[in-house]
Amino acid sequence: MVNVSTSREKRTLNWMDCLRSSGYRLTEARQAVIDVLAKSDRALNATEIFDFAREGYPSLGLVSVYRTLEKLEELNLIQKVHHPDGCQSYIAGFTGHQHLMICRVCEQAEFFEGDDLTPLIEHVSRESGFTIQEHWLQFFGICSECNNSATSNNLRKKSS
Amino acid sequence: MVNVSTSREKRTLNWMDCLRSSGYRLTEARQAVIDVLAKSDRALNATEIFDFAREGYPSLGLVSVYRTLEKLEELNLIQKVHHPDGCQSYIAGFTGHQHLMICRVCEQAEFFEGDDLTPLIEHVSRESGFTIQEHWLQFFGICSECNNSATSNNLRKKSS
DNA sequence: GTGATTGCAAAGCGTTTGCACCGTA
DNA sequence: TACGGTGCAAACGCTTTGCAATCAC
Repeated sequence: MVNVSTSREKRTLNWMDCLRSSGYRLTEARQAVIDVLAKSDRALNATEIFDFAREGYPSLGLVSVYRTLEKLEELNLIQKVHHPDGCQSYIAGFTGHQHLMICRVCEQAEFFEGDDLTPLIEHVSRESGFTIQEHWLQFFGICSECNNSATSNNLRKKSS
Repeated sequence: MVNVSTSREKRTLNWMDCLRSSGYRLTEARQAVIDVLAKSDRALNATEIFDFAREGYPSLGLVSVYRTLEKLEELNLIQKVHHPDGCQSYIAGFTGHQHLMICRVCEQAEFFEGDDLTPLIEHVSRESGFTIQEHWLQFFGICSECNNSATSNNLRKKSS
């Protein structure tokens, strides 16, 4: 089990390095976006990132958020999160193949290893003749913190 | 392994009954949409359904497609399919919890049972303290037909 | 200096809503 | 006949594109 908070502090700098070494320039707009995403343990959508980032860099444009997200995703630094209602958000990602578990109360996300999926994939592949190239697995539920909060009568449900 | 082509012929009539018994009226617009979806073994998006359905019922409006989809989904007759690029489509669904396997060449979809997922869910749940309420699993790959076509030099790749 | 990057405005796309008319029950 | 359903047009939200100004290198 890997928690997204791991080395969150260094992430901002790592991402900057990664952008620079890929030939991209380090601008204030990009820094503002990176700051927000690198520090969040929730998946955020473009507008949320825009709003948070503007607090520190008010002249930021929404377009720059989208363009920065594009590059971060291309460099595999962030990962798209799909929600059942279709809207998309973004979260800091790790290397390798990871699956997401999303809390419906606080929207915090945790990664988990899904290696146990291999037998299922092999089984299904053999039975169907399908060549399975990629899989997509997400869990939705309530994280331990929100479970505790609920039982200790201290609901933190977001009003979104 | 359950193939979507199973009893596809009867499906149109079943869906009509289901709509009627739920208090909805049977209109030409709804029939046109249902005909298309019930006969397709691909997941179709709203525009595709609109285009196909208009062939048989030219006065159909796109809005009616959306409104019919809403009702069919509410009655669990169809199921939303999420694509990696974020766009949504719809496919005839079965009762119970089923997972999708989508061919990237012909876009045909097959359902598979994902019961083997339970141990993984329990394992992850125990380790993380997460209460997992719902999961979402989709496979992407190449179906047996398209595999064969490719090897027999008879590619049927769609030009979408 | 120069070319990548920016923010604005506007266009684009898929979806939803308001509304008067229509057709099913 | 009544009211659920329709299609049109327009609004909507999110995302992308065109463009001149700007800024990192």
